[in-house]
Amino acid sequence: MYICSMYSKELLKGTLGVIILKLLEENGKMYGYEICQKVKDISDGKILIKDGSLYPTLHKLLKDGILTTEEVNIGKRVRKYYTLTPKGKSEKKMVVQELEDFMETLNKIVFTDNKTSPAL
Amino acid sequence: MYICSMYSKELLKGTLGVIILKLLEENGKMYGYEICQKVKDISDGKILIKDGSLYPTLHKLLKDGILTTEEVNIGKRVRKYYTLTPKGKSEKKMVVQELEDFMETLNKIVFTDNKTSPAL
DNA sequence: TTTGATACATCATAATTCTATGTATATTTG
DNA sequence: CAAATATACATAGAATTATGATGTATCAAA
Repeated sequence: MYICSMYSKELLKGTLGVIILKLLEENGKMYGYEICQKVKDISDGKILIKDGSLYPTLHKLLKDGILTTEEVNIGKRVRKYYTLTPKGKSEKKMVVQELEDFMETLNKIVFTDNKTSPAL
Repeated sequence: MYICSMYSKELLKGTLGVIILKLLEENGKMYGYEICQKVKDISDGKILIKDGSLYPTLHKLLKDGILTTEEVNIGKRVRKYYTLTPKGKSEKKMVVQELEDFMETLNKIVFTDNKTSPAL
């Protein structure tokens, strides 16, 4: 897992957690590697979450009571499935709403002509 | 200049530079304080750039040859106007395009139901 | 005259992601 | 069968970037 995201890594900041929560709510339970692949698929390879970013984030969400884990043995390997806790579900709603608001505002600033409008 | 942005500060990461470049291209020249006020106005007070964030960013863009300055005396005060260099203009196009792409992708991931689509 | 707005600056801190590195199993391909 | 690639997790240190705190100074209004 060594390839680089197409986007400046800084743009992803603050959105990684939202992405994880959204996918987990949608799919019920997922394991780390699966999340990376899913994001890669949906984004057509444009967003590539590094494992060095993903696992620390998952551990933090776990510590904060947003997620729970369940270990499943696959052959000799242990696979860790993550699920949203009830707290995680409301947290998901919050951060998705926040992101939506923010993107709307950003749209107004960056993708709109603000020169002509005399404000009000 | 002490109030806090409505949004998690992490969401702003990577976008502050884009915002500055967009506003400067649109308005020709602006000074720091003016940029803060403009962003506040356009965003209805939702994005409040702190001076501790703005000035270091402006200095960095200056150092990188993205901006030039022009000092104007207003009474006894010196006001620093910033303008895009030619390099800055192409940089602006690049980062705005990058942000647009990223937001489109993020939309696909976070605001779309990805459960049903069997992904071709 | 004193409060708040205007206007700039910088340092230390916090937050977050990335790079690099490590371990180990499973599968595919030459 | 051997080697390469994919699967799957983990963590420490580095880099980036916005913020908080602090400082200086002018100007207008109450």
